[in-house]
Amino acid sequence: MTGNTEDEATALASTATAQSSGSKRGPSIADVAVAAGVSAQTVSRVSNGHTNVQEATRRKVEDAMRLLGYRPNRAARALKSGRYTTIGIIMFTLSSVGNVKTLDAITQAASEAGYSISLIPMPDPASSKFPAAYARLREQQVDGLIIIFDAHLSDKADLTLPMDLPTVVIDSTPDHGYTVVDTDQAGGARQATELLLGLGHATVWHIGGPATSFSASHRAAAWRETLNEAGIEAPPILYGDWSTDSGYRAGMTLASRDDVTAIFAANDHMALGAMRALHEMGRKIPQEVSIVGFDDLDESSSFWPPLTTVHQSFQTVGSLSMQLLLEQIMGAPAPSTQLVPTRLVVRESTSYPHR
Amino acid sequence: MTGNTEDEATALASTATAQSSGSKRGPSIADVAVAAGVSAQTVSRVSNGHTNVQEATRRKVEDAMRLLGYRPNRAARALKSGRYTTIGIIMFTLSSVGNVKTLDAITQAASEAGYSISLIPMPDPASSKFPAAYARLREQQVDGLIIIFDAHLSDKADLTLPMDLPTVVIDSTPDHGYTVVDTDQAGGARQATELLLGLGHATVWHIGGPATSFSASHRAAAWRETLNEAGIEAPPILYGDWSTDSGYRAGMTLASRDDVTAIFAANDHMALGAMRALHEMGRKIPQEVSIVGFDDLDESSSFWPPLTTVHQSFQTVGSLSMQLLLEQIMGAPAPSTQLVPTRLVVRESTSYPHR
DNA sequence: TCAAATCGTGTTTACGTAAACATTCTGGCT
DNA sequence: AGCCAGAATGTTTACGTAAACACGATTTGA
Repeated sequence: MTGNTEDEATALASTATAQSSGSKRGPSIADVAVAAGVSAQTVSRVSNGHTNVQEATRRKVEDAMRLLGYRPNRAARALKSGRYTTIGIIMFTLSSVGNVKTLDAITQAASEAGYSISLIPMPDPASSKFPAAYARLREQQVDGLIIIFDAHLSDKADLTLPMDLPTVVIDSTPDHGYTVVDTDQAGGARQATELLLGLGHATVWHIGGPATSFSASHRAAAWRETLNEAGIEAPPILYGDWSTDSGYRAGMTLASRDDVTAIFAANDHMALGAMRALHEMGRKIPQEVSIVGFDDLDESSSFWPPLTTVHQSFQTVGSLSMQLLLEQIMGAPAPSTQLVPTRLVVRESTSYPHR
Repeated sequence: MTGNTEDEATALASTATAQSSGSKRGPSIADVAVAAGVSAQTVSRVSNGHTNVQEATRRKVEDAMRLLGYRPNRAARALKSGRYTTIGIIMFTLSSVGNVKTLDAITQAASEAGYSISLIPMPDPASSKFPAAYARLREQQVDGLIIIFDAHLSDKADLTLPMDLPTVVIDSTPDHGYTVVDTDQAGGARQATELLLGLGHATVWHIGGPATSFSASHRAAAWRETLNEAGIEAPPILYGDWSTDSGYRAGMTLASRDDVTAIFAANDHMALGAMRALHEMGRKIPQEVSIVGFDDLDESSSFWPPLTTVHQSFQTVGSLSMQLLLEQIMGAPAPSTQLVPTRLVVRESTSYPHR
């Protein structure tokens, strides 16, 4: 019985091979059907894990598939069913470390769910290339979309996506109409500010991100609010653009003032730049000035001194986004904004104010 | 005439819309054909930019396409033609900054060439998940493959890809059989070493990457060779694992030796760790010890002091890889290894030896 | 002037799959 | 025994596109 089946399959496999050698394509569902001695539809049922197939038949088909090295043709499947088992990811640039980690988590999650990832690069919306990129997106065939906005990007308000496609946006912008996933910017800023106040500092200065960034303004607002709740009037914000250089410039300003003993920078890069300025001006960290960042970069623990910072879990943001998107694809209603909590990581750039 | 055409198209467009509203699919080539009053094949020709279509006909078809908002169905196109206009990218993790920049450049280049990117995450080859990931890769339908090996990865020799698919590998591993694109590791290490020797240092110590990394061993070999050519016997290598922590440990060892005045670290992260060690041990940079890194991270210019380093152009590596891959897809023979030159960036962590 | 070549366009077909419908077979019920 | 429900499997069809071939109209060349 077993021997019979094998012989039959082998004989037919060689036929299939001969046929495919011309067209340079792999075996099709029909080849498997012939090899297994069943109809194509039955092979399809086995391939898609339908239950109404007898065990013996299933076995025969699976053997034939293995023998021929059959792989379902995703294009044909997509054409017929209208489902692509692919999700598109729009990114504006991979320059931000956080976005990359998020992307990594999304990719892993998608892979585990059997989806593949189509990466759609999008130039700055202000760019002349934008219409072309947008057109390409429209013909990209995906079941859902995750948009990772770049915190560095300013005028993203221009970008409207009137699509009837399950979509999750990773960003701090409110009122999208889409499901939004974001780090709890406000909570993180509050943790940082409370730490410094708790150490006994009279006030906390803030090096903020650009005014056009929603995440930056969320962090700044929470910092201000925390100070106010402690009965402290917030000092003026020094605005940077997320870069170490801008942090350096802000740091030079702050370093020249004796009354500055505590700084909360809106990201680790600016904190790094500020620390450089403090070093150059001979201000000791943390003895004279304490500083806290935001992000918890891999290298932040090796800054000099190791940086106290707010850890945000890009991993969680990514996997949560995928989960919400898949639920939408399955037909669930789109949930509203979901915040991912932060965690304060205390290192050596902070202490109580010496003298 | 114009009016006539428009009326006709409009009338037919509504028909098409009504039809498509049921199936929830966009307009097809047939809808456009009817709207334009031509055959489907002619629409296909216009859609693919064939030349043998009369200007007036082309115009009519284009108008109809615009009116109906027609987008070609990639799945159908792929099914029919066997070409997917998609290239797969295998990455082992997005943890390395350089790999991410490379990915960004590849994505841009692919987009410009009209290809889309399918990101295929691959767990560590040693992982139990590897066979499943590999199977998924096989049914992933792509025209070509770019494999970005992680320099952090050790036993990648295990990974054999016996595929009859145009492939470019980005890595320092020799003898792949595939086209290889890589930064000129040896040239960069030579530049770094020569800089330090040229400044008058008696010798140069090396903090190397893990012995299992080909790029690390290329850098180390070129460093040793450069010293030898200058008649200097190379001091023992201190091996790290690319991390700042490992750089810190190596730095502690080096900082305790008075005869160490020049260090070449195999990457910027380890250089950063070493600088921290030097700071902690009270060794002044660059007055007592000069240090050079490799990579030129964005933040390296803001280290304290700003780090002299070897810049490698991930951008070039990425776009060159895409270019070579596209040529292969077009039928060109696979070229051999291509090296992308480095550039030395001199900042403030290096000087002549004081005293 | 007429056959041959060329050009623009239409018709037929196949790519691989899965839904819809059709058919056969099994077993349980009256 | 006769009949029907339901399970297993087969047959037909359509998804949207582009290659192959067919055909008529024009141009070319001797």
